[in-house]
Amino acid sequence: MNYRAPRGTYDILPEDQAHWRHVTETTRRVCELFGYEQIDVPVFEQTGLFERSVGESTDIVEKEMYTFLDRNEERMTLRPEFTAGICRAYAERKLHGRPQPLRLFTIGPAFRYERPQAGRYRQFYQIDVEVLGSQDPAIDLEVMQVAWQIYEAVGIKNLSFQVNSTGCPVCRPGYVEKLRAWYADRLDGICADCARRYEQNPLRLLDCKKEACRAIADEAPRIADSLCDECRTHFDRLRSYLDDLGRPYEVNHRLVRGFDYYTKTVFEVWAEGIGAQNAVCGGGRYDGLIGMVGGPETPAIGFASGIERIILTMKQEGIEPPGVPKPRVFVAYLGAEAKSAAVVLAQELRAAGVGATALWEDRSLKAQMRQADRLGAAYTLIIGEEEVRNGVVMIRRMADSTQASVPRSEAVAAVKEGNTQ
RNA sequence: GUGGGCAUAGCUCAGUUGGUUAGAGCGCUAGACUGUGGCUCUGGAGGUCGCGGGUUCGAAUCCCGUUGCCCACCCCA
Repeated sequence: MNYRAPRGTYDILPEDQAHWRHVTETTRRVCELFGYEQIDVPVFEQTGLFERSVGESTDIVEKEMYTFLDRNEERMTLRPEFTAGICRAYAERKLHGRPQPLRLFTIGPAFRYERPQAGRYRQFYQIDVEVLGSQDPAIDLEVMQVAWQIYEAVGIKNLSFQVNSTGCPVCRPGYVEKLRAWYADRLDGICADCARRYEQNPLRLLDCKKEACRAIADEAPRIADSLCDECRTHFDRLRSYLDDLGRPYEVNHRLVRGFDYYTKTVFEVWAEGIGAQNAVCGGGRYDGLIGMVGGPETPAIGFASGIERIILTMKQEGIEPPGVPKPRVFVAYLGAEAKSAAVVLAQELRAAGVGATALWEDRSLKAQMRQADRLGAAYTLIIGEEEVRNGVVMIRRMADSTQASVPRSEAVAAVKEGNTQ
């Protein structure tokens, strides 16, 4: 084999498409049900956009971006996430001039240079939902509802909703200091990774997976107790809306997120049984980001959800997606003259909106029938020398193996309407 | 970047203490009164045993190296 798909990439083969379609079509339907409009932004952007938005010191920017110089020597990066591009579009296309808040969604690939693992790829697909131009906690709730409803409509059951507030520039620095001070006395009890987090990203201390570290993190001061009045009120309102909605969720004091731009609300959705990468969805509020990338100061919130992980969860739960359409008719022929007639017949079927295919390989009728069967065709139309001579076609209904000879001129209508007897 | 596991037909896997033309099931393909699918039967195609060295009369099997895949850490969807 000379070429192989790059590490961390994969092909979505025909037999995988039913799952993909089910997820993407369900997403569109639910988003539109909530009044969200689709937007598509470039797969690559100027590198600086991601450096500024995601955060210079994050792992993504430091070591996971696909960055290259284009032929004009400009630094470009394949998008590692969607929010930055959407905010850039919002500012650049003056979308703040439209009725606010602006509700948007998009679906597509993103890229991160990481070691592949279950549920993690270098090119991966996300559903992304964003609302720009509102700071009301009811919008936070709405965005979470969109996520919830997508999973529900897909058919997934066993998910857990995790919510927290990560504060804002007013209150978070104070909390981080408090956290560091608290950890300062406990540095010998934490793992090497946590020692590094203590220096570089103290909030991450809270979600270490190691038992010993978790025990310490459980006792650590909670951000909820350090929120400023505005953040506290916001979080309280959101929780009360969530309670009113009656959907189960969990306030997770250790929930922090990897991008620098998050403020106030953060949330994740976890699935069980799909491996270590169990976050099916992650998102939160980013009230400072749009201003940061050159737009007017605009509050916003959104989430991204990994399609591969959604599909893993579907399979885990045994959810069968609706099948993809199959050709309704298979045209079988015998002999050169009949082949010419079959070519025309197949085209007439398609022109009438009836899916039609054929082998076109001059194989035995038996081989053609076998193809028809495997392709799942409802009908096989058979044209041989005899049918050509008599101006008829044989219509065979595959399900019950009944067949009848029908005048050529009536064949298309008969198959279309299902009157073949 | 770190750690562990696995590499034999398209797929799932056998392959005995190193021994002759490397097997099975499924799939593909052809045929079984020459124009009929799903079942059955028979035949056929398809493998440099991941790759490169080494040991040996002889290596899929033993040794070394290397690459790839999978899983986990880190981080994240």
